[in-house]
Amino acid sequence: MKRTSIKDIAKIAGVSVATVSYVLNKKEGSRISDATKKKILEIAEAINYIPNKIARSLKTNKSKLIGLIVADISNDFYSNIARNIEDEAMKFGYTLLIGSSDENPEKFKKLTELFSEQQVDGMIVAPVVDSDGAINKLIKEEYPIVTIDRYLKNVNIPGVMINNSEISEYVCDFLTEKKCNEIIYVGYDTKLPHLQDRQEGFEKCIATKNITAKKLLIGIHNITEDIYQGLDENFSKSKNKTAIYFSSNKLAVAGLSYLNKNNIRVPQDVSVIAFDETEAYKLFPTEIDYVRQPLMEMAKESVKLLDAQINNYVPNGKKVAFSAQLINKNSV
Amino acid sequence: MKRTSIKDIAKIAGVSVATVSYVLNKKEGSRISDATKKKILEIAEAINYIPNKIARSLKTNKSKLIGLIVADISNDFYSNIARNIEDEAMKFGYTLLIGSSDENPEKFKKLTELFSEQQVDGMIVAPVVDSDGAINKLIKEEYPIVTIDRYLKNVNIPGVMINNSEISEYVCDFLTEKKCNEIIYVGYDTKLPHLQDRQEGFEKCIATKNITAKKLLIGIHNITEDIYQGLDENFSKSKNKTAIYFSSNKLAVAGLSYLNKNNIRVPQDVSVIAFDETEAYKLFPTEIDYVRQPLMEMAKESVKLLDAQINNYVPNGKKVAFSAQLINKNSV
DNA sequence: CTGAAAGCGCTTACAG
DNA sequence: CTGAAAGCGCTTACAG
Repeated sequence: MKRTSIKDIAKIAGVSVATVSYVLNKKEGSRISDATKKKILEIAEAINYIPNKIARSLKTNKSKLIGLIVADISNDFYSNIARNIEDEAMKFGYTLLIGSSDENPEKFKKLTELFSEQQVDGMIVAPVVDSDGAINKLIKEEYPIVTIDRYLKNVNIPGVMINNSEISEYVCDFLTEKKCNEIIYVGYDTKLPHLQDRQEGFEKCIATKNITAKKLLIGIHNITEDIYQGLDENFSKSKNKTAIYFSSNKLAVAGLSYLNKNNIRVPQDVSVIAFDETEAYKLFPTEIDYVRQPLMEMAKESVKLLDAQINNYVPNGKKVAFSAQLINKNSV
Repeated sequence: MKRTSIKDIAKIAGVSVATVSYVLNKKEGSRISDATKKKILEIAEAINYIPNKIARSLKTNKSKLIGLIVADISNDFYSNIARNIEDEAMKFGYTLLIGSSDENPEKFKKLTELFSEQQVDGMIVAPVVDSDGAINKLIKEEYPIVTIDRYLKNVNIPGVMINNSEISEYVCDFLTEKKCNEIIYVGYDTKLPHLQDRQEGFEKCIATKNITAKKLLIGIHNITEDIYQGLDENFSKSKNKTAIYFSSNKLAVAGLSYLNKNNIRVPQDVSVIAFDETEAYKLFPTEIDYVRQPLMEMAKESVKLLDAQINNYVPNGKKVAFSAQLINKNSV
């Protein structure tokens, strides 16, 4: 695998590498005669020249690489985000490095270091619990970085997110308006701020209503088992108008499969609202109401914010909050 | 964002950059005194030195980057592959670049060029129809490349795949043994060899049996609409023992949602076997029988093959075919 | 045990 | 209109 270089072209064309570089980069600043221009282009084509971006990066200090760190790229939610970021990044001329943190701060840190060593121009990250250290280190270096989906308390960097608390409150309000007299919030037992916000929105709503509210907070591992057990203990068909609000797609999938297994009908026996859009909902007997995050817009904004930081770093970037939307189907 | 370099360390330590390079790379060949070693390491730590892999790459001609080209990273199947490849690649010290081709040969080619310019050490690709040109170009350059999931006819490069024809034949046999007297094969109208193999296996089985067989071949776009229409035309409840064999996860999801919408019960009204594992199946009222591909093993093997090519390129690599497995649940 | 030096493939002021 | 030269941050024979 020997690659041809600018030097080869220069030699064949009988010009300097500088000249080759200029025409290959289409710099209009320095006028090169059309004749040499044409000759160089032809030779480049003929010998199948492929520019070495790494050499270019070394000189220009721009790799045109950006790193994306998600919790798990195989999670529907993140793979959709990744796809939208990929498309948008391409438009800006960036190529995407992807890594999964598995909610593990050590792994998260490793990934930031790895990407940093690979000289990515910036990173889009979904920070995990206890990743403040890794993030702050990047900030100290003035490394362009934007958060997506999640955010960190006490850390001021640009990011995109949704109105987690508000949409949860809205969902809860909606359910009470539909005369549900018991609502079970299914969430994670976690310190992730955006998830706490979802819970907080729910609690805010509940505080003003006179209905039964339960919270089922489960660990981030063993989701399925925990949900099965939790619903076994907390849900009974006898109750009249119960609703379950699943605060993530993974929770919803696990919970809905529980309902399936136990022949609990939606919405006859229980109402359901889920979070995030996933193909899986299509296979449930009832079309599920869910909270839709505007992933494409979020992805676009995140790349835009990052590109802005790369071109002109400013500390203490602001967050952009998008409005999630409750999509009404037949599960309430 | 000013980064510290080996030169900074050398200056502070009062040694040459060569010495710094040696201790940082832990080369045991050239003995450096423990004293200077210690000093250098401490300084590196103190000034928060981050090695510039791009500079290293330029010199060593190894970027420790590998590119992964899938049809669409937001597709469950590919995001699972990506995740497994990511984990395995990390073990080998590679970082992953990811791109989606959208079944578009132009985009596929663009991606190979982009990755090539970024100096990836090799690529793992799921080739699309008419990507022979792009692939052959890489082969001519002796670029390490391995295919995954899919393969190309008349192109000899290493790759991992499954026994598509055999497993399809097996699925069909299984259905006839279960006394299904009509089988509808739902597949793509495509030239992708691995999908043609699936169809061929089905046909091979059918040829030996005395049952009704239908093929529903749909375009790669508008999957849902095409399947809805196709099943409307080809499936009727009156038939006694009909089975539908969906040859991909996307087809299965679309088809199962059709069954849901039309209150067609599985397995009472129709038997179903799907391809690939996806979370979505969990939400269907009946547990679906599906063909499981050993993704983790395949991902591992693909990285192993690629790494072997990177370290010692050999033309005409061989394919590794894994055995897919029919997972029996309750849908037949 | 350590250093001077060449060079990887580019870009870019500067000079002519 | 074009070229010589420096330099990006490393690695690595080679010499001492």
